[in-house]
Amino acid sequence: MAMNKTFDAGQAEQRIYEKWDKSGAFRAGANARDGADPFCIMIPPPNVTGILHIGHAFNNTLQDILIRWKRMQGCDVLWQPGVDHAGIATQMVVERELAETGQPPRRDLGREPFLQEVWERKEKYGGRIIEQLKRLGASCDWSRTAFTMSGAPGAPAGNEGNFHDAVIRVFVDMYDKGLIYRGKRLVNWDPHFETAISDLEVENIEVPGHMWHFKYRLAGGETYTYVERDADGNVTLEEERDYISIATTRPETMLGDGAVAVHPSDERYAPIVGKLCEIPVGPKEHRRWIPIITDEYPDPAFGSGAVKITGAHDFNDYQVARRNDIPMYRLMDRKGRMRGGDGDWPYAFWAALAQMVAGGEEKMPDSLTPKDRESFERLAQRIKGFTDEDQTPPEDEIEYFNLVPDDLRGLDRFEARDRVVEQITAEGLAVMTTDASGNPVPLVEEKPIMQPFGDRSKVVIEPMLTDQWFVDTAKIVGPAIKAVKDGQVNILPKSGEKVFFHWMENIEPWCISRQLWWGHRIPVWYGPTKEALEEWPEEWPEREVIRRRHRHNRDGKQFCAISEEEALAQARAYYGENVKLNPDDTGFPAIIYSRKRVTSDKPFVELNRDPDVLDTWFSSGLWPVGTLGWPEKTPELERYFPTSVLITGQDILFFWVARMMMMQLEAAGDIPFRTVCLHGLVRDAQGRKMSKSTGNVIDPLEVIDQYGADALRFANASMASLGGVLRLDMARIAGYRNFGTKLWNAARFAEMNGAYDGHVPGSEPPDATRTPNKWIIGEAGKLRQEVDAALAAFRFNDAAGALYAFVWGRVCDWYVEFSKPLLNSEDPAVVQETRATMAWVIDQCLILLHPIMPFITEELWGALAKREKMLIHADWPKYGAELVDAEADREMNWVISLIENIRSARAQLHVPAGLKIPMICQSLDAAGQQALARNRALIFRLARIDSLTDAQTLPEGSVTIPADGGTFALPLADVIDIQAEMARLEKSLQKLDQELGGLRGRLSNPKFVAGAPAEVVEDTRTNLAAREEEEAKLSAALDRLRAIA
RNA sequence: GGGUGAUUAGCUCAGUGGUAGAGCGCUUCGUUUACACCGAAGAUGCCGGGAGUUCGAAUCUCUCAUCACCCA
Repeated sequence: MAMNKTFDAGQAEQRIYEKWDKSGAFRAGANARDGADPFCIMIPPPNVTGILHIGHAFNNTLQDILIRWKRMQGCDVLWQPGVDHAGIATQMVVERELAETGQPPRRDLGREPFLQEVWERKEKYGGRIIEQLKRLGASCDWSRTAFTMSGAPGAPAGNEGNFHDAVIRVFVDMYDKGLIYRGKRLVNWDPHFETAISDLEVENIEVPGHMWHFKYRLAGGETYTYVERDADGNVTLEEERDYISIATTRPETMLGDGAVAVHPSDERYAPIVGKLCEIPVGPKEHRRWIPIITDEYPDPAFGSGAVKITGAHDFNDYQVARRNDIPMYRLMDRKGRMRGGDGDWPYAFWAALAQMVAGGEEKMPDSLTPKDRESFERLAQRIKGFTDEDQTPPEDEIEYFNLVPDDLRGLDRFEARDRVVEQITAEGLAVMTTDASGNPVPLVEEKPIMQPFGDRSKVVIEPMLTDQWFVDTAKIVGPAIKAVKDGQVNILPKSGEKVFFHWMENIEPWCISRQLWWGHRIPVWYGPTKEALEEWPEEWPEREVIRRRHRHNRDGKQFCAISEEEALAQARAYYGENVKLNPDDTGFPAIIYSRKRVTSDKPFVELNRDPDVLDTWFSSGLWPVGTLGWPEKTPELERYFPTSVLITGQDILFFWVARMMMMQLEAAGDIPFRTVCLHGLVRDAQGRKMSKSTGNVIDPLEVIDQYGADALRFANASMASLGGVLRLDMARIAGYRNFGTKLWNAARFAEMNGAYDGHVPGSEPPDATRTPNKWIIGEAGKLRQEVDAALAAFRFNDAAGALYAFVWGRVCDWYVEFSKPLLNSEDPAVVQETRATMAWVIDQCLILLHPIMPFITEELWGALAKREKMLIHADWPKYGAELVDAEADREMNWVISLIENIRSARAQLHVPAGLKIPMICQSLDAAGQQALARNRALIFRLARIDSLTDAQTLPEGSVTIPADGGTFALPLADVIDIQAEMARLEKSLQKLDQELGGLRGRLSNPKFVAGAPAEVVEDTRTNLAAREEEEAKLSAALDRLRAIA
């Protein structure tokens, strides 16, 4: 058989992959030995709408390496593939497609039909990323491909799995245990998609911004002496002020300020702490006053040192507001516009009530209509109920305060910002400075600010106080922390544990609701409480309905159940028989309030299901257990859970890994996996994040087209040292493609030399008598140990490194060369032995390399010999150091070093590379004699020597070649420049001198001899002796040359 | 502001206390019956700065600097 000079990856990969797949090689348990241990990896599910990017390629390469390795070892292997439903991303894609194809938008289409569209798209394109993983060579059990939305209502045929059951069941279970609740907290709000999103979906980007400085005047025209001092306490500024200066990057949020905070140690403001100041925006007659408080949060050195506190629109302020019981006023609507005026009371109405909350007197605005005055009285009574007790009214009470001035209502938040700045400046309440020509201008600093952007929507994320569902994570972190502390779950690299603990111990409630349609709909139905039902009149003014809507959390009754029937049953138990589901339950608008309806016969209560869906991460949190069929007790669950290893990016340690641990321990009562292997983000060669806008995205499929999947995989393995940033360089990938070719050609050489004629594949190495054969067999023994040790420790780079060094550095560079004279031997036994060894060694290369480079190795495996099994199921060897023949090892190293010394001398002295030269042996010990005799042919060949004679005295101008146990010389006086040889020797001696200095220095230090381990001292002595011997030889040689020069 | 990590050859990175390595790149030479996606030889390092522990530090400790990421 004639082999090509290179492996044609493009031609072979698909063919080989199909052969594996069709033969069932990837199936769970394929190639498992009797009584084998299970080994299971759950794929970190990629986004169903996604395409393969370089990070997936990296992550899945590592998984596939482990899986193939374990499968060859005969373990009962399951690599469970699947995708997640990616709520926001998928919904976005489908909405965009609706728009592009001229169909009605989502809300016009309606929930059910829209979801049908999503499912259709999933059926059409959802398999794309799976197909791409196949190009990489991923050996998942595709027959088990899972989906986080399988089994959901409306799922088409082929999506019957029960993942949906698992998700809903866990929700209900956790709800019943009080671990899930509905509440009002600050969340990341995406005004484009009109939903809460997770921190992971927020990108903080530094953008040019402005810092405005405004004057908040003290109430009642009070003044104080403002004093600034330098570091030594000298007064640098002293003036009488009637205001406190506040810096802000978001002036539009001033309308929702609840307080001004200063640091308790800040003496500048000490005189005014506890006093009230005025928010400098809004109609003059209805300006609000807010208190000046102290808190640790403000940084006295930053800006003016005073911070406005807008609890409903800033995460820091939220914490301050909660600590200090400061009211939080939401200013915006779902679209990020200033709250509108649709039927709402005017600003004056709310401002007066807010003033009461802040501790002011009740003061009804004159402008109110008689009907509004009535409402005002009623609300004022409620507020007074709290303020009389010195309390801030609860969030539910003030949620509906609309503190947006009438002229700003409905404006986009950025437009509102401009107007607010204009209005304040016009009123002279901006802090002023002077421009270049000395004219007074408002102080506006231009500075970069970190701004949160939605990673999909690209709009500025608004922190917003909204009603959402939360997991009370603090209550379920315990077992997860314990599992890691006890070593039940091992996180690699170790530094990941620190991060894990830090996060788990400071965990915040997890917002799990999303205002989307695509996802697991929250299994909660609402009705009014019985008390609210009694209060609920048949006719309410629309404004009151709006207001009551916001009291939903207090006045609503929740029925959480795994099905509608269950929910109805619960509701009937609560209300009596007259309960129905609302037939027009479209889930829009988001907050619903169930109403008692009066019909001609009898009244009944209608239940509305919560329109929101669960965060995709909530379902992903159940991935390992859910994909194995839980909550049913399936055989797979029995066999493979807890799973063995999770390989994933360190960036989702919190979002996914920690949550899987919490949720699985909570729901299934066990850890989801035993080892977590975290890796860094893949960057480009310069270390930049890959992004479309930078244009530095490396498409793994293009890489595969260009260099083959094996090269990409080997590059991935080589980069995979634990921790750190991963920079992917195309030059490196090309290098590993070359490595594959190198292997290919070594195999080709073996084949051409008949190594595989009549080859009987087997794991036992042939009985070898020739030193090079013995030596390479021993080297293979060491390699197998190194590779196994590296993979067992998840040190993929070490495994790749060891394989590279062996295949290229040992087999190709030396063994193939050593074998040439043996293969040409006149002794048929030598030829036979060498062929067998060669075939065995190449086979070992293929086997040990297969997990990293599956395609080229499988191709060679099949091409070289007839085998019982494909390489993917070949037996992983168990041999090790027992294959090493110490004598052969020593001898070959002597030979290699002699050849290298001769080559080096030749090259430095510019002896023509093709010229064959004679060599003289001046002295040589017995071991050397033996080594020389046995390897004479290959030394001659590789060092280009044509004769060897013994001689005590050397011809003038000979080149000295020191060797262990002897000295050789090359009589090259005619060929070389004596001066050049002297220079070479001097250089070598200089290097030696440095080494000798170090060695002697250490040995002459009595503390070293006394303190260092005996072994180290002994090694140092041996080394010194060898170096000294070499030095003597070189010096003698140099002396001889000096004599004739 | 808090946390974590990094800083080693021109580049990308290994290196868990014994005197520093790989790949790529670079220079010179070379078609010797596997391979030019090759071979041979070679150059290149105060292991970020400073201090300490130790017989001995790239490695452990402290400190400073710079960078990156996460959290706020």
